[in-house]
Amino acid sequence: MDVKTVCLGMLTDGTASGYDLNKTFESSFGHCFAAGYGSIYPALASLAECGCVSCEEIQQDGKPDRKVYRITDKGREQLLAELDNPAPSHKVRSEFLATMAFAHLMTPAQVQTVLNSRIRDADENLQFIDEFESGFDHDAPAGVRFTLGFGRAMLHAMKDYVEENRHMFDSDEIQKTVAR
Amino acid sequence: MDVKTVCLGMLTDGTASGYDLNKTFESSFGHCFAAGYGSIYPALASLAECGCVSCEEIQQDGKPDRKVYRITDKGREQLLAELDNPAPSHKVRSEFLATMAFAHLMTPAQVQTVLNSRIRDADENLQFIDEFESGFDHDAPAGVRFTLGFGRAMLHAMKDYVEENRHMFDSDEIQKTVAR
DNA sequence: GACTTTATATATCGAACTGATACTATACAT
DNA sequence: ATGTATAGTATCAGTTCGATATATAAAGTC
Repeated sequence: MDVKTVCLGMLTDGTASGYDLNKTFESSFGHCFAAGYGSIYPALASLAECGCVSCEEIQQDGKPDRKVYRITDKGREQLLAELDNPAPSHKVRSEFLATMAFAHLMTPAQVQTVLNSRIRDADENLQFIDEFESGFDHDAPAGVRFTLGFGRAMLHAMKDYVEENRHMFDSDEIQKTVAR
Repeated sequence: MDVKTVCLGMLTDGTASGYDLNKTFESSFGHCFAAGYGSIYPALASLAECGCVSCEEIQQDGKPDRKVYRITDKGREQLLAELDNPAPSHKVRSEFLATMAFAHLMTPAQVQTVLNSRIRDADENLQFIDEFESGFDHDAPAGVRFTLGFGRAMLHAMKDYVEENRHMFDSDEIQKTVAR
């Protein structure tokens, strides 16, 4: 499951340009599977080359041409094959946690700043999910609702954990730990 | 904060070879910041080139030579500068969630298999954290305890969410949703 | 005794991905 | 006037991922 596969999946919902797919990556998939133009355009080119999508160029006045992609039968087949993976991965890459692992090399003030920014980031993402969800005009498929709820649950757990454990880095707590 | 920086941080705890660092990445950092030989060896080479670490080759009989790396003053300085980032990122890349977003293209059996594997994976990771934590002979720094607790909290939240929401994909629920 | 796995240790390589940048053109604010 | 947002394409250097190669010894298994 790479960017190509996710693009294929998005195209089952109708035709789209690279620009359109980028917006979908930012909104629906931003919290769980990010991708930018640097991945999307090469993915579409590669999918077109192997016959998984077809491409129609639409001229526009003033703006650059739109390249509208459509999934083919071969593309559908390949998508279903890749969705058949019984154990898809779930990976975290956290500069935040890597930083916290070295908290003893930082000042207490630096650590608290990092913790504050993490809570702020979680709040922003929660708000983003709420706004995105309330913007549905029609019912979203169960899968999408599931992923949004998942994101919300993880962000709440993150906030709770940080708030309940940040005292570990209070200056007086550090004194106690060193004294032990 | 990239693999280079994390390697520098690990080297504040004493000298180590690439092989040693790989083990640390697998154990302490596996759940939040993964890296393999393909990142570690180039990182060490690059750190040696810019004078952030020094390298001593130790001959061994039978086994290949050990290249033992030590952090330099310049390396310490650079590490502190990189730890100063007030808003380090926390990113998720989830083939699992990307798959679930397309659950409507899969059979109910396939979806349940994927959910089962996610719960199994969470359980394995929880067990791993427990074993790793109980293996501490001396007290780990607060930062490391924080990251392990964080991982545990997120894994519990993940399990709970999946267990409480998997009914969304029961065949009878799908009937209801379609009928609405 | 033969075979396989695990541990020790190095390193590379292609494919994929990230984040930034470049180019063009409207439109709407400040 | 100048900045920012929207619409649209695309590339590129640097990083990272995952697999693979090479070599030896110890330990477990059939």
